[in-house]
Amino acid sequence: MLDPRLFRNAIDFVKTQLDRRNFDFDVEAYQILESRRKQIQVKTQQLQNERNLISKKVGQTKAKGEDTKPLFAQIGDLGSELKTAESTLSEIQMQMTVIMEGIPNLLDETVPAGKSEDDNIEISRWGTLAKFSFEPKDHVDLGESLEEMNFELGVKLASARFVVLTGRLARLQRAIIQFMLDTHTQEHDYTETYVPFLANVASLRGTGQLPKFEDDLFKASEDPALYLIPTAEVPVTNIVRDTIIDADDLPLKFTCHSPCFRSEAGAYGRDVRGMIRQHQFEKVELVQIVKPEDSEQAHEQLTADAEIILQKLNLPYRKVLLCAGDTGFSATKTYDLEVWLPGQNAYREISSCSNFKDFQARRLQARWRNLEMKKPELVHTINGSGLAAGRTLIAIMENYQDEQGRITIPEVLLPYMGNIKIIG
RNA sequence: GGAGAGGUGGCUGAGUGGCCGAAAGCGGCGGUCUUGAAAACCGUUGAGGGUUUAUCCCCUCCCAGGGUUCGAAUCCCUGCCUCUCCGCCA
Repeated sequence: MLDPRLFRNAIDFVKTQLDRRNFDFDVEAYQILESRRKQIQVKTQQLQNERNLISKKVGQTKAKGEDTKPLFAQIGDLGSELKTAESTLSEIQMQMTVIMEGIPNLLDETVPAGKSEDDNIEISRWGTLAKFSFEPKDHVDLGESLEEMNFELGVKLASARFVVLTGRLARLQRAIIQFMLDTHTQEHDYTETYVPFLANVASLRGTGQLPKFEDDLFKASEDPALYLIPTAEVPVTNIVRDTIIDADDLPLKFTCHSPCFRSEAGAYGRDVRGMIRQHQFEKVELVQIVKPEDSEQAHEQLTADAEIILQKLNLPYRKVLLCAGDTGFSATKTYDLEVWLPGQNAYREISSCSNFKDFQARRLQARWRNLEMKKPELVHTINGSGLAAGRTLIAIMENYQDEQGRITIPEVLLPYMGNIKIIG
């Protein structure tokens, strides 16, 4: 959610900024509603004040044993007048909340213009693309000939966009997760967390998935409403919802492995082959809660923390800065890390690292005590994948394959793979 | 699942219709004392919002949502959660 004061003091600025996202914001409708809000709120509070004063007087008069009749005459239909004013006000406030919750975050100045991923800007490349003396296979062919990756079974057990891994590939995915968690906790100073994989409405509202993106979620229960988490970002970031954090405790750095569940509504026909786009996938997430002044630096650092994983695995990748049209609803700025997939002859997203500034924090009421200020201030939140484990598995399979369809295990994963050096 | 108890500020905990945004203690912050620290003592210390250049002033909040009342932390209803005991169970 954006700062309502920005709408009152700098509406033109907000409008231009939202235009960059192609978000059609109706300034006039907003201002009409806002002026009604102001009028009704002032009136309501006046009436409340009046009631409070009279009630107080009643108490005092009674205590003295004097006659309260004249006071009751004064009250008249204050009660019913107040009741209508209060309900009108809360209705307007609800309308405003609906509008405010539907407005995306403002973009950072450095975010380039553009409509789609074609307009994203490549920042850097790392690694050298492997040269194959044969036609490299994609992970589906590799996995099926190893008989350890089975999409038909996924359909049998659940539906399309699910997979069953067995044996060494299942272990490899687990090794990847362990390796990532160990690296982030031991070398990057993140705290490992284990969280619920179902989230309630308040949590999903806090990080911005609700109310606008309910279609992307799997609903697991109706009463109480619970959803399968689309990313560990939701439970982990909500740890600080409705809290005031001491300055000394910042930054908070969490890492968390979880399965992620996405309905992929609106992605029909996209990436239908293989493990690229599944309803369920494993991910190791990085989340930082920081002081506002530190968030840009922390965003760069968090992205670098994710890059280290790719570098240690010796997987070629590039870092891109998402353009205006491709940047997510809650983010001010996002870097994607895209890993090279020889089987697809393309770079594909394996991590997405975003700075949300105070957008999530305002929804979450996540604040910190700035001793120089009278009031608690909103924190900034940053998160990113470090990395998507399923896609890392794919990348290793495709980059480390040989002509016989065998897969060499990357050096850093050997401690997690027992004696297995090669799968074939 | 059955029986009982309870949800009050950062924490412990008092408050059963008006003098309560809330006692007291702890903690935090500032000060006195001290070479410094501790102790002791004094002061201070919840959050959100409206109006305003700002101060002032005003409104809301004692788990949540309804209700009774001129007036609710306090009374009534519903829900959620926590604790204790019994049962069941990975």
